[in-house]
Formats: sequence, C-alpha cells, structure tokens
Amino acid sequence: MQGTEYGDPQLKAAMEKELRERLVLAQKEGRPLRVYAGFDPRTTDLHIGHTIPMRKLRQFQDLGHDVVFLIGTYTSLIGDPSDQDILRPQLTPEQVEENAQTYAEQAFRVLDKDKTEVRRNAEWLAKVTFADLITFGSQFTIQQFLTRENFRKRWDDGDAVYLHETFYSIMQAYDAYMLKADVQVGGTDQLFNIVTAARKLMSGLGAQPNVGVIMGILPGTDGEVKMSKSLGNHIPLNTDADDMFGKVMSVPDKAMGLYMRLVTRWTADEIEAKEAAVASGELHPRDLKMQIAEEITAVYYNEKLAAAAKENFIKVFQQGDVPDEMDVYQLASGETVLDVLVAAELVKSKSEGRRLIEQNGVRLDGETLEDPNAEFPGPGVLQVGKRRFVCVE
RNA sequence: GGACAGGUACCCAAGUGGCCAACGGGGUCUGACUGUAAAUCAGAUGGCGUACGCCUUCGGGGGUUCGAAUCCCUCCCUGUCCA
Repeated sequence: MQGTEYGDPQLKAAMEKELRERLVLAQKEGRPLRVYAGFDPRTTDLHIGHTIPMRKLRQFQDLGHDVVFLIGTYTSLIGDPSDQDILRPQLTPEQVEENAQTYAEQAFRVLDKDKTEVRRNAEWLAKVTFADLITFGSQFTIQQFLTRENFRKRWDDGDAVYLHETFYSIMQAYDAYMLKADVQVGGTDQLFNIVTAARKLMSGLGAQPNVGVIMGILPGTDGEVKMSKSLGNHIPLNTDADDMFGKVMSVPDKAMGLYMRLVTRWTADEIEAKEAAVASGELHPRDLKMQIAEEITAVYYNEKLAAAAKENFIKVFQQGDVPDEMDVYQLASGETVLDVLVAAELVKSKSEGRRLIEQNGVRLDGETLEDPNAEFPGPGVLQVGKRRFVCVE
C-alpha cells in the first residue's frame, strides 16, 4: 500500500483489510486479481506524475495479477470534471484513438506490454441506454454526491455542480463493473469515483465491489504543487536520460520522500532505511537524491543510461566540467555572439540572449562573453547557464 | 427570458482613460553562495534595435479620444441568482 493516500485512516484500514481478504478469496478460487486503472487520453505528452497509477499497476503485474489498462475513449469525449483545469477540446473519436495509441506507447515504458490487457470503455459505454442510466442512477442519492468533497466545496461556495458530472462517476463505476475488477487504482482525485461510485454500483448490480488503491499526488519540480505541464514544473516522459536525471535533482529535498514512495521501485523498508541514514547523518541528502534520480531514470530508461546520466551530472555540476556529448554548431564567418546563440538554438530570441549575456550567463571555454554584438571569438565550448552546452566549430 | 458578476501574459491574480509591456504571488531563467539544477540571497522574465526608441499584447470585431486593458457598441464564452 506504499504511496497510497486515502486522507482517512479508517478508509485506508478498511481497504487494506478488504484487499487482503480479496487476495485470499482469489487464491482459493485459483485466480489472480483483476486490477485496473483508467486513463483519459486527452493529452499525449505524459509526465512522470501520470505514471504513478501505472507504476502501481506494474507492481500488481509483477506479483502475477491480471492488469487492465483501460483507455477512457468514451469518457474522454466528455472530460473528467475532477480536473478543474481541463480544457475541453472537442475530440473526435479518431483523435481520441490516435491519442490513445501514443498514450499506450508511453505507458508501456512502465507496464509490461505482453501482460497488459488494453481495453477501451467505448466498448460498453456506447451501448448504455437511458433505461440503463435509470437503473444506475437509482443506486445513488443526490446526498451521496454532495458529500463528495469536490462537489461539497463548490456547493458551499455557490459554484456550479453539473448534473453530467455525476454521469462521469457512474460511467467509471460501470467500467469497473464491466471489467469485473477486484481492484481499481487511481489518484486521490479519483477517490469518490473509485470508492463511493464504483463500489456502490457494483454491489447494486450484484457484483463484488472493487477495492480502491488510491495513490498520492506527485508534486512537481518545485516540490509544492501537483506536477502539471501547464504549471511548468513537470518532468516529461519524452525527454532524455540526462535531462530526467537533472530534473529530479532539481526537486527540493523536502519532496524526496514522496518521490521515493511514488516513483521508485524501492520497498517501504528500503526507503525507511535510507531516510534513517539521512537523519543520522550517515547519508548525505544530496547523495540520496542522486540515488533517487538514478533510480527514476532507470525506471523510464534503463540502468545503463541512468548510470551514464549520473556520471555526466557529477562531471558537469560537481566538477564543473563539460559533458562528453553535446551538439555541434558550425560557425559561419561574421557571426556575432548573439547570432550564434540564436542559430544554435541556445536561446529563443535575441532579447533572451542579451539578457543572459547581461547576467553573465554565457561562457566560451569558461570565459564570460560580455558583448552580444561582438564577432564570435572562435571555436570552443559555448555554455549558456549551467546546463546548456554546444560545441562550436 | 430577466438581473448580476466575469474573460488580463506559462498559471493565479491586481489594474477601471495617460506615470501600463502592465503591481503581486507561483513557475521558469541567470548570478552569488553551496551539498545538486537542494536551501538561502539578489536579479531577470513579449519581440526588434548598442542606446534615446519602435512594434505587438489585456476574449473577438468595430467606435469615442491627442491618448484605452481601462469609456461606448456589437459578437463570442464562463459563472451566480430569478423564471
């Protein structure tokens, strides 16, 4: 249950107990558990925060359970109202399908493709009739929805609570029912959908309610706010190993605990041992963060690339050296310093380049360049800030 | 259908005729320092020009004015309440 976050000790205890019971039951029936998590393919640019539930699925997978990766092809046409900040692009089914493919591709960097059952909820949701909806709806009271913190708060604040927002929960609940799920994994924002809606509907329809495994939310590189691309504090999946390693290193120390619990493969005991070692002064916080960065990079790439990224990091940031590999830029005659910065794509605009030069952020072979309009001195390693390098030839 | 409140830069959010390229916070970037791209402190954060400056931006489109994010018209969108 590592990394889970129920916000209520009683609920956590109940879910733990039920999960154990379900394991025993499944064993008796000679079958693995059916575990699923649903994903809305509204974006194709995943970051490591998206992968938290996937990692939990992977754990179940490694323990021999059946894992269903459910793509919310139907629900994503509507959009989950749990997300306050979603844009609601009018996606066509084709676009959704295209996104779903890309989404799944990235997901298989976490999940074992061969052992994953991929489903799309349009399979059954598209066939739901109004009569079905009446049956589903009769399982719930308005009051139950209003106890949901999300709705409650908005209700109290006089903000809108839409009727169709309740449908989303019901749809998700029906997913769980149709998949005959033993366990459903999701973030804390899915607490209501998983624990209240799905369990209620499943038992109402005569099935065994799923057990909720609710994952904590990963903060972004600022260590405070939920990781999100629009907030600019995300660690994208589609980056290179060096960058991923570095981005993890930029996470504040105080967030290391959450990163260890949510995105590493370490066990609870291992994590506690590491934390104890830091507390006793035996392990330097920086070195722990290096371990975390290497582990996380290895999760999404591999051990080899992670080790290389670590070496590179030490070389560049601890020893102030230059990296082994960097892009090469062919100097043309008559180019100014500013021209080169722009042409080598080290800066987005000339203004940005000027600013960086003013701030002493541009160096050639360690020499600070001060005049943006001077002719470029000549070949060498051009460095912008601490971590952008280009070899000028 | 009626009454009212809104739509501001990456996010949140001030600003209600000139001092606004637009307060503040977050994010991001740079520098110092360091234990790392941590913490802390300082600075930067639309584009173009060396600079005085110029150009584009405050939901869209028109208009008033020497001058608008700020006033008027219109359209689109969002929210609250009443019906």
